[in-house]
Amino acid sequence: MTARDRSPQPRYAQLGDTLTRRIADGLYPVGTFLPTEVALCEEFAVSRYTVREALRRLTEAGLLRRRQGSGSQVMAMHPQRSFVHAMRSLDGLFQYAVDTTFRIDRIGLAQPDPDEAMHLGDTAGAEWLIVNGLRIDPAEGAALCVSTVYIARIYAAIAPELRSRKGAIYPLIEGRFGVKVADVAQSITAHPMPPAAARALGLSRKDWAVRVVRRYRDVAGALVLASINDHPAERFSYTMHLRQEERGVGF
Amino acid sequence: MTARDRSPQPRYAQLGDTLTRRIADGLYPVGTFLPTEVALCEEFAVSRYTVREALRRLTEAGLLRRRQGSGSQVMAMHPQRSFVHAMRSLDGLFQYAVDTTFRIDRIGLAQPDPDEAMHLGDTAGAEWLIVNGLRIDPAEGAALCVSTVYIARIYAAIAPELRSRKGAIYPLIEGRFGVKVADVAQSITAHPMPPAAARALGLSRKDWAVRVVRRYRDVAGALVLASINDHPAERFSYTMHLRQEERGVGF
DNA sequence: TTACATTTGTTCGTATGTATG
DNA sequence: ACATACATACGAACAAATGTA
Repeated sequence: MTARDRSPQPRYAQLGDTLTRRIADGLYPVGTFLPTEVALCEEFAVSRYTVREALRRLTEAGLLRRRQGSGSQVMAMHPQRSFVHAMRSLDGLFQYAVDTTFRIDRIGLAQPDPDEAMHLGDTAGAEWLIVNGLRIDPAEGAALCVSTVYIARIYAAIAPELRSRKGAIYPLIEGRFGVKVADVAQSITAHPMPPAAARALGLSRKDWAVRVVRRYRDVAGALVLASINDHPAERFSYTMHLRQEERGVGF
Repeated sequence: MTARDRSPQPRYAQLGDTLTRRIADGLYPVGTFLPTEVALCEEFAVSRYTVREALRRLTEAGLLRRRQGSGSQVMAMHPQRSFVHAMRSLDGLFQYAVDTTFRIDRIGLAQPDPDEAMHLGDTAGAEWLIVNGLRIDPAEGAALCVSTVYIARIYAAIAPELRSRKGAIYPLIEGRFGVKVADVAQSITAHPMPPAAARALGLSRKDWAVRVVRRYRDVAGALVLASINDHPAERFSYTMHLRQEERGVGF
């Protein structure tokens, strides 16, 4: 742009707007290919740099998939608004774990019973390092929840390091074995407090529990660790924050 | 790149690697500024295009903040691992809302009582459009939860469109008034089922409720809508999926 | 306040590499 | 093998924001 126009927007932004509108208007339907870079250069009388910068925006917005030798394929009519629950680390998941300790009651290799096995997925027949205990708030000395953790057999050597471990368990495994947790599924349900948990927490059997189950998987999708946590319902609170991703064709 | 080198990596990727390593090694500490683009061009004997492409990667990885006229400031030593709970839209939040309808029992402008006002934050003294009703699964005809929705006064004109509205309410407001929800906070707690809710859901007062409170804010941070949803505990289930963001300096 | 040097942002032109069909 | 289309890379110039004299 040689300063000939007084528009506040860069040319690639204007061009990006135009192409976004065309896609939204159905001029370039989903699945079809945009004109080639050179063709767009000619149509809009801009350089290839400008065209590429515009197309880059659309690509980042998820509207296009560009492949060398093939072309720019339209993937969506509108930049899908995507809300994300961002956390600096997984510590945000357990909003308690950072400052709490895990007091182990039972630990050992075992096969989970069928009821628990449900949570562990396909490899359920195998043995797991099963750790049972209480998550404690060291400041108050109060028990926060009853936890059962299932650690995949290959990481069972981590057992000695778990005693009175502060914070979450998965970073320990990551550090020791070099795996990376790439994916976590968390589900929250509510149940009457199981008798054993009620005893451990000093509650009556009439109380309810909020159960949080988490499954940690590595890049390959293998289950590294799973945990079942029963919280006294009256003390349970889980807050999450979602903000709209600053993507979109934000010209 | 004039095909002189047989390396599989583009030059900007190699340069990006180098700079990333330097930042990680503390050569460019957090808060300081990287050498200027021209300086990097000279040091690495590459064009400004290559330097800018490399710096773009680092910027996207969150390592740099670049400002015109100022420079490239180091923001972090490492591309922070960031787990995100991604959802194509906010529909993922209420995992039910898409196919359910909202049956309104009471609707009208009012001041929330102090107990409710707590959820609405600073502007609590004002009047809100308060909508009370049941979220219904049309397939089964069953009531899923008791909902109270607080809509900011300026959007109260939306009231007539809410009757037997299918799906979530916030898109309606967005479409009608042109606001965009940019931020949602959700909190999950558990309580004994409030008597009114128990009646509406046909449950006994001994049952528990899982309460989901959501606050929707626009870009300016103003509260657009808040909702309090009481679910029968035994039917409540909330699953979320977090995957590690595929950012980082992914060369 | 103005003026100015610095630094990143935008844009062009050109050439060659490389994956696709 | 070959044309096509995107990817990488260089050089040059001016615009616009920033910080400072």
